[in-house]
Amino acid sequence: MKPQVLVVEDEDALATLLQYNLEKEGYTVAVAADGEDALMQAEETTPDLVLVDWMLPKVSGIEVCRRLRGRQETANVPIIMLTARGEETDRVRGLDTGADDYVVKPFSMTELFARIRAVLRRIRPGLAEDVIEAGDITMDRVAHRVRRADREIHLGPTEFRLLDYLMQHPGRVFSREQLLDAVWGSDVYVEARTVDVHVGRLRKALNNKDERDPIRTVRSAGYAFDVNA
Amino acid sequence: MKPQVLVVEDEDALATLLQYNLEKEGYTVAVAADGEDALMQAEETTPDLVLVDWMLPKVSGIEVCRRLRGRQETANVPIIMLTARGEETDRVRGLDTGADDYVVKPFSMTELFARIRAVLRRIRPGLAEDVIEAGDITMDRVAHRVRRADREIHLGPTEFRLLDYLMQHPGRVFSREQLLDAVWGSDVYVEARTVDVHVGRLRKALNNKDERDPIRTVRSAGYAFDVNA
DNA sequence: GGGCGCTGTCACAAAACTGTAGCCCGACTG
DNA sequence: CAGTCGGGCTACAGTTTTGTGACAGCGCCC
Repeated sequence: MKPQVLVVEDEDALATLLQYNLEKEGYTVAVAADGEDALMQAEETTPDLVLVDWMLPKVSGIEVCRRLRGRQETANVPIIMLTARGEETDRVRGLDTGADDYVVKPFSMTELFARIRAVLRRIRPGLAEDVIEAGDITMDRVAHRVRRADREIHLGPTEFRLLDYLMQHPGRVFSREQLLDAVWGSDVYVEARTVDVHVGRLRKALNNKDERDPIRTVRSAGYAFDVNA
Repeated sequence: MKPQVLVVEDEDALATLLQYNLEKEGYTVAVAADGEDALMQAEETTPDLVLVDWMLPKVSGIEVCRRLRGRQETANVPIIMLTARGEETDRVRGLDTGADDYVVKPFSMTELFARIRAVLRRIRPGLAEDVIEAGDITMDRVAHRVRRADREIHLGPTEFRLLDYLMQHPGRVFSREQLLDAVWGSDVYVEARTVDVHVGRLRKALNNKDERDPIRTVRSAGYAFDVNA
């Protein structure tokens, strides 16, 4: 699945620009205008990466960092700081607080993208990794192929992304809404039950008879991908 | 060992693009933003090949050439010039000064790679790969021939480069845009669907009936060349 | 000038995929 | 145990994406 990026930026123009470019680059993007908002959204969506502006109204970027680190679910999410020139001296403090990298404004998109890729690769090999394996299921995102026990599994685009996302966070339960946001995109309106249908299709494609179903239904909560047998 | 390439280019976007593609192609890449930098790096690493932009701030590409030639360690390193259209008249001057070849912008990546291989082959035989094989398909880039199962396959220039690029990265899926960038050139404007047409033509030329189609369509993603049977 | 090979676009047909509704059934509630 | 609720499944009509034949333009060689 596309990595999910949370952009925390109060300046509207920059936020829009970032969102636009990140999405073009293939990331799923959520934007928060201030620290409060950021923490809320981070808790909901558990992004794969957070971009935080150093200067924010109310809660500062550093503080956002610290708090993200303090929470169970977001403790390991990589963070990249956006700092203006002249704030460089604070760099150490920023990295100390838990940012994984920082970019000095003004920066080019390609530069930013390079940092992002580098950080993702470093912190979450799974995201920059081309191949994810779980049990007898292998998913190759570069080749765009899925196989189970040496047989090729054909999936439609949506099923592919769905499986990708689930495998990316094994064991974790996602509500239908969360899956819609992550897999379909945060701004499309689709019926929640549609997720069921796709999960069904995914299951049918994935499971030969007498094979264990790796997708677990959690009643009145959602679905999860379970690794083990 | 991977050949080491030194890219001397002040324009950030192009430098990044070159680095990215060269590395993907299997070269080790160093980038220098200006002539001074280039000379320093060249001395340190003694690259196998240098790509120099004609237009550079401070020290011009030609000057870099001359100086590289003037030094003991780098006197025999092959050099390829990147020139913009209109600077062609300077060609002779460029070659005189010691460049081994030149490429006119805009160029496609496959074109550039072909030049690089040609120069490396000439100057340092053994560093360039000339023939790619995959299953019963053989592509000879020097002779510019493709054969499948002992029969000669005739391809137009574009189909040839397309197949070349795909075979170069077997299994990997490329979007139509990526293919346009790599095969057509990074700044030509061509309809994305044109790729489909050429893939179609390539398929028709490549596949006798009852032969497996090595080109896989990945719906809503692009195309890939699959090695295996 | 007239073929000829190659290209890029279009338009249309075919194929693949999608979202929704509806029905059924087992699980849970009281 | 009857009544709900949530989820699995199927059918289907609507969309999106891809395959392809036709065509006009271009550069080249004879």
